[in-house]
Amino acid sequence: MEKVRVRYAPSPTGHLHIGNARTALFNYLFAKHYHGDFILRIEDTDVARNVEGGEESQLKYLNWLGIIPDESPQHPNPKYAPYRQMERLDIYQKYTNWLLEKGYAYKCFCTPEELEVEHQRQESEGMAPRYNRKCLYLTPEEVAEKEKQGLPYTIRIKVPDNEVYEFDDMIRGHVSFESKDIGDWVLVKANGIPTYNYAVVIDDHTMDITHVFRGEEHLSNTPKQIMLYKMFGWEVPKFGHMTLIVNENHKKLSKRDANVLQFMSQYEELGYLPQAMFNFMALLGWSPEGEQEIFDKDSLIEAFSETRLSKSPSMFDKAKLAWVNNRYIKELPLEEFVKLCMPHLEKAYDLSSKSKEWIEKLIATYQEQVSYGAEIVPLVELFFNNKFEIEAEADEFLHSDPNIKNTLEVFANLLVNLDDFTKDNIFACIKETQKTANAKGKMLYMPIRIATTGIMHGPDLAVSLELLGKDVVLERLKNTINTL
RNA sequence: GGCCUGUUGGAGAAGUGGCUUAACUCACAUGCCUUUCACGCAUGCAUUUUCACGAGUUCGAAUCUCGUACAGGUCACCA
Repeated sequence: MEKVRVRYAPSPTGHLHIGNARTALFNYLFAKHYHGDFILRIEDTDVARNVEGGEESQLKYLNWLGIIPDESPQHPNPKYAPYRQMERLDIYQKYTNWLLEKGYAYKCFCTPEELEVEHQRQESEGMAPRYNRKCLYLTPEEVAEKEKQGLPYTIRIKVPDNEVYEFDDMIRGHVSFESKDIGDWVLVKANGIPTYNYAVVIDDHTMDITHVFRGEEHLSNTPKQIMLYKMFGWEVPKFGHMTLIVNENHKKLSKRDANVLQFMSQYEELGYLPQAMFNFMALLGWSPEGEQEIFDKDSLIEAFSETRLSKSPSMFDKAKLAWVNNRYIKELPLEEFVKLCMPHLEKAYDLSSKSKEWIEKLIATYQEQVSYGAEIVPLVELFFNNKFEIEAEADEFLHSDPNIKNTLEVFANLLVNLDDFTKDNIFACIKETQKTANAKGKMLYMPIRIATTGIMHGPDLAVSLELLGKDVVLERLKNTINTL
């Protein structure tokens, strides 16, 4: 097999979107599985929608995910450069001239307004909206005259009659379209810039792209592209159209959908791990052969097979993502986990009086249960909340047994004399209280927890008290005892 | 409306004619563990052969064929 070359070709219109990221991911996995190259090309032909920094952002988050292009605008292979379509305009021009000369394409002087009227008319008559070929029948003299007047024009392809475009999709199998269902579409816009469907063919061919994995929404673009390959006499790459990612309502994930976070940047900000995102996205529309679901990048590359790509849409399941991310978080060295959480804690609380050790102990307490970095913030609230309040149900519990007051007094007295306020020593005091006050189990732990934290459930008691600190613990104990 | 595609549980899915009594995972429920919470572990989870529905092919179908329904995609001087 010739060397596999695939590409991910985003338009620099914003941050890396989850759908695009997944497209990039599968192209990457495919390339690496077959020891091929993964190319990043920038499709910036929609000048109006390009945003400043869009390309950098795409690159940044691709990099974050660990999807590193072998070739890109930043790392060009001279044989194929440049990698931005707006820098390839002269290349397209050459082919456009050829198409025009051969009569495969023609100039169209219809204005957008005229087109719109025609479109409406066809639609109201129940016809498929399609260019009416008005300008195809212009005489060379008429064309020359209009050009002399400086009228703007687009260049349209003359779609062949009675052709059938068929291909074997790597995912969907045999697919075919008839040329009669396709209108003469625009190759070059009035501003002289090629359309996506045109530029992509020239680029994929001149860059020796062998395989194209893209979203299902491109399925109906494929015959348009194939007709161009045929006109030029070029070999058609292999196509694979992947399922859409849909939301809970089974609708294509739209960038405006507020229910699902759409961009890699948002996941990074919330403290999701790139390895987990990589793993999770690989499971969206693809399934491994065995029963394993947690894969690092290398084993995913190893396990990947395009034959196991699914045909039916996959739903973006936030709960599963959370689970996958939690799996990775648990494996993290504490140091890394601290790094993940710190920005969120710093933003939410005043950490200036806390030592590094204290913060690390605090964070370590929650590593098992947190599913993404920012989630730690509400969990640790009780260690930052200076207002101490006992919730109603807890207060009720405190008054449920006369021995509770005694238990708390015993415990408080033991703590007063405790110099080294660490969890082990605190635990020893709890044990001592158990004997002295004759309280055990729930009747021992629960009163202490409530009296010191105000709540009935929380992490390990000794650890909680250590984190709270001796002064706070004693003060709260005293105050609570006084209410009993 | 035309064209294209899909349809296995709440979700992702495995399964492509008999070894599947429809794997596995998430979610959910219950139990165990734990002072509690969380973690972990265990069990249950497509109720009337069941794989959208109907018909057909076959000794035999979730798996093949046709039709119906539903869902989605696409028909731009966006990509």
